[in-house]
Amino acid sequence: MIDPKIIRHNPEIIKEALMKRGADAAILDKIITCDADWRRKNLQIDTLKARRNQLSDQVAQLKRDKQDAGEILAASRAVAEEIKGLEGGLAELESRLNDLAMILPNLPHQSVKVGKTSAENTVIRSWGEPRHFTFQPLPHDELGKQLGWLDFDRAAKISGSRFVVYKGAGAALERALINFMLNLHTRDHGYTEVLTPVMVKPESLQGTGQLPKFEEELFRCRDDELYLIPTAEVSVTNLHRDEILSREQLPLNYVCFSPCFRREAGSYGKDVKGIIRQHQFNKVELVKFVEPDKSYEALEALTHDAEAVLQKLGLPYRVVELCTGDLGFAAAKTYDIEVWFPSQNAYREISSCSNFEAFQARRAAIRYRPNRESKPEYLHTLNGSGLAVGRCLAAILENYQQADGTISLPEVLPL
RNA sequence: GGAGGAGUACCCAAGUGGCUCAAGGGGACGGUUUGCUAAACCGUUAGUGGGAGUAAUCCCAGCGUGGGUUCAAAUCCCACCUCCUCCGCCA
Repeated sequence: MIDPKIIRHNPEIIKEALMKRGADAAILDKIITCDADWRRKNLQIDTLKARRNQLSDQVAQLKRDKQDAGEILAASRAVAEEIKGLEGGLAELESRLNDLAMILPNLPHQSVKVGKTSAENTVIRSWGEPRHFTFQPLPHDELGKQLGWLDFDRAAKISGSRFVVYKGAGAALERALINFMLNLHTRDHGYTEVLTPVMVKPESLQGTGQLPKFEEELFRCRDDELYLIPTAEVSVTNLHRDEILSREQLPLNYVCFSPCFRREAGSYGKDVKGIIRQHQFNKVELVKFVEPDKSYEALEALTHDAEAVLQKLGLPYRVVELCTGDLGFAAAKTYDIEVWFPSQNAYREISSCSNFEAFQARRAAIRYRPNRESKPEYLHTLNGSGLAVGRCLAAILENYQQADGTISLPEVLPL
């Protein structure tokens, strides 16, 4: 959510920022008039309530003195009636205001390059040299099938398309990767490991920004008000929903392994082969809660922590800074990490590291107290994959394949 | 799933319709005393959200959450949530 005070007092700043990311700025005008209406009505009601409270006190005083309160009682009753008549309208304005505010995307950070699509993203740096093959490298799904590590047919029988069964060394490799990433981030990078629920309440999804706008991307339980998480970002960020943290507690750095569930609505025909785009996949997620003036520093650190996984695994990658048009709904700035896929002769996303500034913190009411005496303020949240495990396994298969179809695994991975 | 019980501030807790715009403790913080610590004593400690105002300040909301009754609700009514105890079921 965007700071309502800025919307109220400096709407032109927001309008300009929203235009940059190609968002619908017309909502802003609606919000501004709605907010003005709300304030007018709220003041009116508050004044009446103050009057009613006064009259009630007088009634109490008279009754204590055993005097007749009939006249004041009647006046008070009239005021109460009036309040009741106005309150419905106020509630309606309030919910309309909230609905509008919740679908406004975050504002891009000033440093983010203005652009329309991913074509205008900027490559920040590259690491590693794509290997030169003396044979035609196979795609990971071919390799996986040949090795008996990945079984797409049986997964389809059990669950349908976009699911996979890992088997034998394939399953062990997935497990080893999860373990490797968790160990790296906890031992070398100082993150605290958490293991959170994968089913969450709608409030949690609203806190991180998936709801109300992206419901069609989520799997929902039929009989309960619960959703499967599309990323551990949801459960981990919501760890501190409705909390006021002390400054000494910050920064908080969490690493969380979880399966992730995405309906992939609207992505028909994209990445239909292999394990690049699944309805269920494993991910190790990094989440940071930091003081506002340290969040951009933290974004760099977070990105480097994610990159370290690929470096240790010896997988070539590049870091891309997203332009305004390619930014996610909640993000102020994002770096994508893209790993090399020889069979596609292309870099593909394996991590997305974002600073949400106070956008999620405001929606989820996550605050901290800068000093003992000071009022609570919204902190900044960040997260990034560290990394998507399935895509990482796929990259390993492709980059480490041998001419005979076997894989020579990087030595950091004990199976 | 069934039967009971509970939810008040950092913690414990009083409070069954109006001098409660929530007692009293503990803790924490500040002070007095002190060579230092402790003790004792004095003081502060309802946070938070919202609104009006240049401001001092004032007003509204708030006792698990949401509704309702009433001139007036922590207190009465309804629904829900969470936790605890017991029973059943279960990895």
